[in-house]
Amino acid sequence: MGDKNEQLLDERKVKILDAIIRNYLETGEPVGSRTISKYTDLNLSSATIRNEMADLEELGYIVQPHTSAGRIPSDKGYRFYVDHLMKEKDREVTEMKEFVIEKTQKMEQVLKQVAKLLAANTNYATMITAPSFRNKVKFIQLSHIDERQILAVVVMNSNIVKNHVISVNESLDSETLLKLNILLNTALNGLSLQEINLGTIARLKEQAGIHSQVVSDVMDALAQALSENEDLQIYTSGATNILKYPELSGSESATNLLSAFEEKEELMSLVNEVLNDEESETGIQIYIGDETPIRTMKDCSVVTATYELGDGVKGTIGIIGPKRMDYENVMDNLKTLRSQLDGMLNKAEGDS
Amino acid sequence: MGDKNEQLLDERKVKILDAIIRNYLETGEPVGSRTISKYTDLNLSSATIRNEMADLEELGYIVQPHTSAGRIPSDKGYRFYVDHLMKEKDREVTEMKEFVIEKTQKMEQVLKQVAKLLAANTNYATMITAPSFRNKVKFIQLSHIDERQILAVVVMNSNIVKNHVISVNESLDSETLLKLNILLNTALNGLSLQEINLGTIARLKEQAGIHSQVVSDVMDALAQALSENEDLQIYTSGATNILKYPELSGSESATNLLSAFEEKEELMSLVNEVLNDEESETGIQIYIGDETPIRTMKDCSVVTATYELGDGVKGTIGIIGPKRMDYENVMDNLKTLRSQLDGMLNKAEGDS
DNA sequence: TGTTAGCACTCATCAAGTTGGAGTGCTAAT
DNA sequence: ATTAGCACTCCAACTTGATGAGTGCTAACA
Repeated sequence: MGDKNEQLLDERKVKILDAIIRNYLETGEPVGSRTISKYTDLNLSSATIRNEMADLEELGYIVQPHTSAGRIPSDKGYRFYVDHLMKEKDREVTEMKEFVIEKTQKMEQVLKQVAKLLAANTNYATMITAPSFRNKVKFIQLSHIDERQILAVVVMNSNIVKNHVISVNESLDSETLLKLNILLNTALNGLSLQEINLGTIARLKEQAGIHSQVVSDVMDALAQALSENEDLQIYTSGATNILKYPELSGSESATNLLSAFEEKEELMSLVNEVLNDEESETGIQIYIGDETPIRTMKDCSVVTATYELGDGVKGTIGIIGPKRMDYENVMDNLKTLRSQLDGMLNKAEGDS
Repeated sequence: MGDKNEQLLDERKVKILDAIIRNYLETGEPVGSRTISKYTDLNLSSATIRNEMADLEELGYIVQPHTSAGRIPSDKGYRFYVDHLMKEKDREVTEMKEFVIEKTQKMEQVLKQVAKLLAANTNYATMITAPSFRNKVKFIQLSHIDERQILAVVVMNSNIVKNHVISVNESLDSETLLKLNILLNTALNGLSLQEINLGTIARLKEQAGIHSQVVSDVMDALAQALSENEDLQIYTSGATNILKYPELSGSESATNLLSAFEEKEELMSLVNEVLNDEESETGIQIYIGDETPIRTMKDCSVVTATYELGDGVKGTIGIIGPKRMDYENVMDNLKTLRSQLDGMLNKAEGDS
């Protein structure tokens, strides 16, 4: 991929670029030729380094914030680093799993916990979406609450449960309720929410006869369950971590970032983008600077991972931080998390 | 209440104090004698004002940030303002109600919407807690999902619905399930979650015989429903508004405030405090500076209102902003909201 | 030919001065 | 009791100069 560009970098240039980026990741300060001259093992004087750096700058891997400051990596530089230079750390496998499980039961809470833990571990802002299910209806139950109200419970195949209280004008006896229950279950069982179309509904109503009103209320409930899921099931944590990085916290960009986090709508669009992009074998995507789909995040890097529960059901985890984020650590975290989430959520569901 | 102090303020001093505070609320800048001399209708020279201001300062109503800056209100000054000076605005009754209702169905979403709207209306940070119900059990239903799983649905008297999937080892036939349903409903119906004590549980288990395990699972579910309610049912919005006020956004206090908002735990303690304090006839409390129960908010003012649904079920709305917040507007908003929330939520519940 | 040392230059940052305006306190005059 | 006037204080904004880090270039070197 894009080998042409990198062909131009001889080994020494690569080493220097690597050194520059690593150093900048640590300090956040522009790094000068002198520093590199000592930092690396290849014994070169600062002057030589300067020449090389001039080349690297011309090639677009690094930039000068102002004349006679040190160099900092450009987006292209980061990209090169991520694609080629970064070591695959395989550290101690984090034991997030146990910790999360022990404290939580409901899926929603697992997700919150995960976001929180990840934020605490990385010191960046994090987000996580609930798995967006190709939800199939597993079980429907109507029951009386009182004279005028019926409780409709819908269980999805992933044990997500939705319930709605339906107000009815006609009062139904238990027998018709039972009949309706059977009707609904036989008709809808195993169907995904997308598959329940007007045809199905019409047929159902017909079969329900005079109680078609109830059927259509149940449908509304289903529709809502769907939309709600697609809507705002997105949890964030550690947004304030953003303020820890001077390059972000300055200016109004910080405010915008934080509100994006609060509002969550922009994040949603990010998630969608991510799900479309998906191509890397690892399931981890890195967006650097302008590469991110969201305007307000153009000074950040965003690392996302999609996780998958069993049957094609996907969710997204994201980490938003400064461009000089600790990519290795972040990817490491995401990788372990990604592989563990399946287990966590399945356990959680069984218990929710 | 504390009439002694205010006795000392002649009418002119009051007028001046009022002018100072109003001016400061607008500008956020220390206000000087010259400004007041023009701002007010009482025609006095700046020199006279200065004398009066010196008095006011000695009495503790205003302070100087540094020598020869203007004066700003002290906490005591704000307090006086809130207690005596503030006009009761009765503006156009805000039509929040309709707007919220139309867009939302579930109680949770109503609350989120309310927080959001309030934040947008006031430009401060807002929070709202779900009404903490003296929840009575209204209806319990166990149903099969599949071989190994049972769905337990619990409906509370306010139509809050909780559900839990219970994994069982023994497989129960429909008949026993029906029996258990009847058993649970007769035993628990009408009881508040606090009233279900060990005695009730023991009795239940005894009656359930070999299925006591299921009973205790249901109890766990109930307990969790309870704790979850008491736990984190608190919605915030507009946290980033805090950054709009320079006196807050500077320094680390902003960061702390924001994290307090993210974590929500501190907010919870605030809510508890508020529910205890409750004394004012209007149900609205104002905490100025150090008066607030939470340390990190000592540079803010917090205005809270408790709302009440029918039978002693209470929730809290809070607004957090700078000390120089627009108390009139805020109180106005809270007041209308408070009276409307009852209606909103009852409607919402019926639909959730 | 690649590497290095040296030098002039640029720019950010900091401390120390400088100024101007806003505001006060006090006193004397009204 | 009120006001005008004056000396004083302090902040904020600006200038200034020194410092240091860093660069680019050139000429010398191996």
